[in-house]
Amino acid sequence: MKLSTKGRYGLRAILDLAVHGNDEVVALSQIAVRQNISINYLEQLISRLKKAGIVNGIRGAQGGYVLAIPAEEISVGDILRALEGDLDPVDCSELKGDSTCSSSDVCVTKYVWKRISDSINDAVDGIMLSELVNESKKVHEEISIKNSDKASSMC
Amino acid sequence: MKLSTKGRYGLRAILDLAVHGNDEVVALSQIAVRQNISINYLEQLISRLKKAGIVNGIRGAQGGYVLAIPAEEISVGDILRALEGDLDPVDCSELKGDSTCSSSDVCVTKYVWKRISDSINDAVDGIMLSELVNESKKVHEEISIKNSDKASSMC
DNA sequence: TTTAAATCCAAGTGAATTAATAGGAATTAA
DNA sequence: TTAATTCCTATTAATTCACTTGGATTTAAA
Repeated sequence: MKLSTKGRYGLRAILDLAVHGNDEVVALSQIAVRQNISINYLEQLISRLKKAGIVNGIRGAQGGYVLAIPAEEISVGDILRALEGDLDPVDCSELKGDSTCSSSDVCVTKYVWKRISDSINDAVDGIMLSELVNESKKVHEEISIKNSDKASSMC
Repeated sequence: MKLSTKGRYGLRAILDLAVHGNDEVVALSQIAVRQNISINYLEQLISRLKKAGIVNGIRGAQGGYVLAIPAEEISVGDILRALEGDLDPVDCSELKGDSTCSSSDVCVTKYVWKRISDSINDAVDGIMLSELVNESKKVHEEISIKNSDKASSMC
């Protein structure tokens, strides 16, 4: 019941992209260095985000990636589902409305899986990328204030 | 982001035990047949539930297992955590209150993991085994009514 | 026009984890 | 004494994960 590195690294990567890309393209190599993730592996992660329409790739020299839509309109749920596939705790066709499961009528545990699935998806859909960007900027401001305090106390 | 067979089979197994054990011990062999799970594998699952104090084992011939506490006092969360380990989406010391993580101050994604973790644990802690037992009995009643209808229409 | 920087893509690989299987020791009711 | 059962540990087959490798393609800039 753990997210893989796809989800963990991928969320860090797109947050990095959103924080550092102010209408400018960001090359994967920069994200790779800042986030300490292999550039080759990052390619695979960003490729999923691209297929999901979350980022756009710009090819060629000086190329890179940009958000395809504003950070206010991208939920963490969109990002994690693009990276990980569905966030359901089990593969159960009932959860997706298929109702082709042969033991559907005697299956009681499906109610449990449904409750877990809904709670996860509601949680991640309620957090927008822009919130994380704001939080991240706040955190970095605090650190630079702390550092300037330290510097001034040294004078 | 999937539960393993430990959680899925294990929940079915203890639900079977709760439904069929009315103050009587239930042998693993019976659960294994009804739930179509290898008895050897079931042993490993039930052993985790035993260590967590959820079931008691009674050794020897005519032995088996019983719930260690009433089904009303056992949450699905207790069961799944006993079987799977913690239900957190990532291994993050902050989530467990350790606060020894070196990148804690610049880590923004931890808020996401915390929200997911809380929502999962709240969901499973809000379902008691007794509810599943009731649901299961209801389902089986409905099936037997359906069958008696069928039988009477054949007369 | 060449070159270097970048995305894009598919296949391969080693390590780790999962899902069992196997075999036997210990216990106990009949 | 026997058969049924829990209890415990080790092994194994299959799968998944987390990358790595090796290119092909595109494009800005020299």
